[in-house]
Amino acid sequence: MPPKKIARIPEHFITERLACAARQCEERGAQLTELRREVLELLLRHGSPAKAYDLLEAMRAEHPRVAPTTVYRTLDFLVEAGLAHRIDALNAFVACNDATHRHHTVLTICARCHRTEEIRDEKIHRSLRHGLQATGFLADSIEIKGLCPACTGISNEDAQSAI
Amino acid sequence: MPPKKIARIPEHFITERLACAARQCEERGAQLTELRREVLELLLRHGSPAKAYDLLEAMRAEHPRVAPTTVYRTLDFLVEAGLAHRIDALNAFVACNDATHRHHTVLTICARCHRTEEIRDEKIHRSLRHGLQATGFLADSIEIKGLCPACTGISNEDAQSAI
DNA sequence: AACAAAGATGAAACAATATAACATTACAAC
DNA sequence: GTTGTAATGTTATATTGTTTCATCTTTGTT
Repeated sequence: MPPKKIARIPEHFITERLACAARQCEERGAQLTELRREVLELLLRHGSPAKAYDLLEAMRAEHPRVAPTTVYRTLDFLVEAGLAHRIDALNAFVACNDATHRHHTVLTICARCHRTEEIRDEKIHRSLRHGLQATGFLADSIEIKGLCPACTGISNEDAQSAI
Repeated sequence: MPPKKIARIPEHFITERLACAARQCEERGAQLTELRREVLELLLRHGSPAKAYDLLEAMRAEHPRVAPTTVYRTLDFLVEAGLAHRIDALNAFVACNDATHRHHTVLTICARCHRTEEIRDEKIHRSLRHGLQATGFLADSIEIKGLCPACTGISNEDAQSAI
């Protein structure tokens, strides 16, 4: 089993990200409604990739009658607005914590512990862009599956929890 | 709608890939059973990413009582054996047509037409490896979503068919 | 203010994708 | 020929995601 990571998320970080999201939406003429703000907050507090149906459950604490559609619609909005990412490798979603707007998103996803990181190193982005240039392919988002640094050593003992 | 691509797949290519797959399995002590060979053949003939349930239907032409489990298990085997790739972005599978064994797989997936290509250019692989080195992340497979060369021009007219 | 249009949400049904659990068969090793 | 292992069969069920249509809200316009 992946080690349970209880990464304590500081409150000020949440409020700051929410405020930033509000600004971003305003600028783009998008409506960060109460519903959308709540889902984004859940994602931020979750801190790691969250499943749509887990979010649904969480939503129901406040809004007992929420349906899957609502959650998926809201997540679509957040992804569209650049406030969250969908992770195909996990069928899950994470809040985006990169306020700057980049060309494309690059995520690393650990097959063992599911830890997911957004790569922001400009050098890596450049080398990706550069490498792809010859192919004529216009990249939008990139998912890199493998083993995170913490899991590289221990992956053989129990390989059963791979993606 | 994505343009219907009727890429004619030469027969000799299929048989050659199947023979090669048999060799690869033998070398690795894996059993390319009749069932597995058939699924691989379906994948090869399909030529583009195939859904598990489409393969299931196709299987049923010959074996009317095949269940989803069977197909998924067989696909797992093929992926494990390096004979096929799972494409998370599409929930689909493609036959691998790269006999050489690489460190990792790099796929580009067009969000509009779903055309999927395996990048084999060693320069790109190197630059990916190199870029990631600093992060300590050990990459296994990479999915790059975006627009293929053929779709870059026309993506705005009908953006509805994006992934 | 009255209205229309667009955007957002509610609600129910359902479709698509994937796995669990357990039984059975095939085949090699002893 | 018994035993062990890998492969397959079978049924049921879990998970993930979409369609469709109704209703409500906001915004801009006359």
